Amino acid sequence: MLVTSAAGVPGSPPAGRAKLADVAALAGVSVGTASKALSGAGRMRPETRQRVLDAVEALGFRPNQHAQSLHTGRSWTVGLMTTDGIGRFSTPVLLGAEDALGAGKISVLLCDTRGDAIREQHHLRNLMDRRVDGIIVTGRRTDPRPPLTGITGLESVPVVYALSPSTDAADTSVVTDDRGGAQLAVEHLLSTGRTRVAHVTGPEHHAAARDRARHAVGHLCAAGLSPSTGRVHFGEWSEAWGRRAADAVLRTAPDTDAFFCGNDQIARGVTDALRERGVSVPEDIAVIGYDNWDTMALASRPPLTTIDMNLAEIGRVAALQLLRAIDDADATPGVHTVPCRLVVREST
Amino acid sequence: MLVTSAAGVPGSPPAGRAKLADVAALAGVSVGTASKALSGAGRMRPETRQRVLDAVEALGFRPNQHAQSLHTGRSWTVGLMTTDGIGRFSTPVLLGAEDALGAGKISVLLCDTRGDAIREQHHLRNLMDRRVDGIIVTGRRTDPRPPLTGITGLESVPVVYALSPSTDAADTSVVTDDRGGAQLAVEHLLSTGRTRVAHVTGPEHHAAARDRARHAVGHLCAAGLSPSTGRVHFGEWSEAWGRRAADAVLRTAPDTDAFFCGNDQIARGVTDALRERGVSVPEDIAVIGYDNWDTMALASRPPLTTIDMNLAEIGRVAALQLLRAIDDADATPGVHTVPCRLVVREST
DNA sequence: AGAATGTGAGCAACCGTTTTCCTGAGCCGA
DNA sequence: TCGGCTCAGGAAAACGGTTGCTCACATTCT
Repeated sequence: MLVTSAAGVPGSPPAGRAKLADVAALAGVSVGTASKALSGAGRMRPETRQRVLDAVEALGFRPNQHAQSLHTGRSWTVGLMTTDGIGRFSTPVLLGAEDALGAGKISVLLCDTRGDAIREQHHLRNLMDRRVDGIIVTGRRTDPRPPLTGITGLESVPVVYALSPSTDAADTSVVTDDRGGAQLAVEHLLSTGRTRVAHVTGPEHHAAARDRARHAVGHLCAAGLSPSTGRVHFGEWSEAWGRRAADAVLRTAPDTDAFFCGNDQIARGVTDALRERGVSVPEDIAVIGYDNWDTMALASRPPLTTIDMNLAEIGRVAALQLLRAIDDADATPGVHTVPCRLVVREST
Repeated sequence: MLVTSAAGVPGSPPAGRAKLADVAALAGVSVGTASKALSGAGRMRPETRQRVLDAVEALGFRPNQHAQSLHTGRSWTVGLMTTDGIGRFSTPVLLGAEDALGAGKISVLLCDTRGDAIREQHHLRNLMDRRVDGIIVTGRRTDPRPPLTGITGLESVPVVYALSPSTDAADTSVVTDDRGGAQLAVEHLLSTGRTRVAHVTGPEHHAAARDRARHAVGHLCAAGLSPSTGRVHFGEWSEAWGRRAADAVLRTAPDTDAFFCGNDQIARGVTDALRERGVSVPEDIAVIGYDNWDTMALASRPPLTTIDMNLAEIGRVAALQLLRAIDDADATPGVHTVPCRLVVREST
């Protein structure tokens, strides 16, 4: 007897995926009862529940999420918008978020805007159409960004900004602690006896460079010191800049005994320049980087002491904040800061 | 008059998001007609259609995807499983895929297994529950991997393997052309007059290292040559190995005039070692890398000529294959190869 | 013994769209 | 003027679950 539909003939296996009706039929109960048996809601004889559970097992039944979402209005999905590619910075954030969300039954919809406003609107509309439960926005820079906007209905979906905070203080943002990071770096250098510290970092129009520089100088001042060259060296986030800057610093302040660099690339450039000048690291001059970008920090000679921003933790905290906003609707708006971590290697 | 529901009182704005019923009511047609007006199906007076369209506009209506998916069985979603973190290799693949898919109305569900089989099963089940239209699996290595399995119903969902092919030849896989890449590198070196080529690469248990080495040697042979040291130098994918290997090679075969390296890290290590020995690149010895990992290739002194695997293209082709498999069900199983690209910089 | 209470399970409405019929009106030719 | 067309638009049945309500029956209390 060939039966292609799941219709009423008892004993005929339902074609395709089993639906709740099939389970109910096999267990000899109604669809509603089967549903209750699965959800745990409603009271029923344990034996009945077990029959349903057995039927589920036998048929390999899995509920259709679209049906559930349609009814409950929840999609168990969050959008993850990366505004600037998926690079070295957003990847750990993204993984941290995915980790925290995936632990529940929430999945992540990936949207990459490539920094394009049109694309952002497109993705945003898409996410709203899919009725996502929330959105995480992450960029690769720590500079604040304007909040999501332009799509009707957005106000009803919680949004958390990770790494790049929203310019609107009423939004929820999770950012790295540049102040603490600078403090860790400076205090580490001071604790190893250095007093003539130079600071070489990226372009001044990057908030990360400005903030770290400001706090580095602040912490030096607090210890009664100042940058060995009397100023901060802004430039690029590159090795080449690190090499050039190292030469410039040593020309200006030959007694410099430590470099605090704005990222690991600069730090690597500095160590290379020092080595080529015959200066030994860390005996003569200590070098500390920032980012703990392993391929840079470990390949450097010697391997770099550096500051780790705990990017995955930022992603995780952002996800947790989002979950709170979704579930309890009592999220704590404002800026949340994730502390950095000092990773000591051989360059200090 | 307070009305909280969208119920029948004409003139009362529907609460929350507009549904098709609201549109229909505003346009003075039935729900079914409104649906037809939007989908373009069915015949109707242009003026009626326009009334519906106006109502859609006025209400900012957007269809509920869950309802659509429930009915049509399509979720307009594909799963993207990365098996080993989201690293340097899977990221471009992922972006390429997202790009190709997002152009349509398909969104990407991100799943990271961290190389854990349990997690893979978990995500797989999740994707099936969400009734994804297809799955792309990508790893960070080019070694073949076992096909997805273990979840009932999987056979009805098209799967494409990107970067890491499936061990099952009946599956659809999109991989890089290691043979062509090796050929590009060797021919480039030969075309610039080099004849004593050394090959330094990663661990022999990596397919990428083995394949590139085999084909490199093959192409040298085809030109009547052989590796300058008489063998391939397997090691690690690191700069430190590149430096050590460079020394070893020059000790064995001082007349070596070119290095073909298995990746850019090794190539960078080689150039560093050469520079420190006072050997000038490319005048005395040419160096070519592999991967076109910009932070390595560009930071190297001199910047590296290298082979670009066109990873984004691999992702794009995988997505396209998946779309074909989804739509036409006439995908072409087997292994698809994406050609590499020679990027000439100053090290050759 | 009859009523009050409790409990297990089914019925049916509902979530928001799509799609398949089906009706009724208008138009044509005979 | 009437039968058969075409065509616009409506009614309703899916899609696959969830859930409030109802009902029948069993138990216990007065």
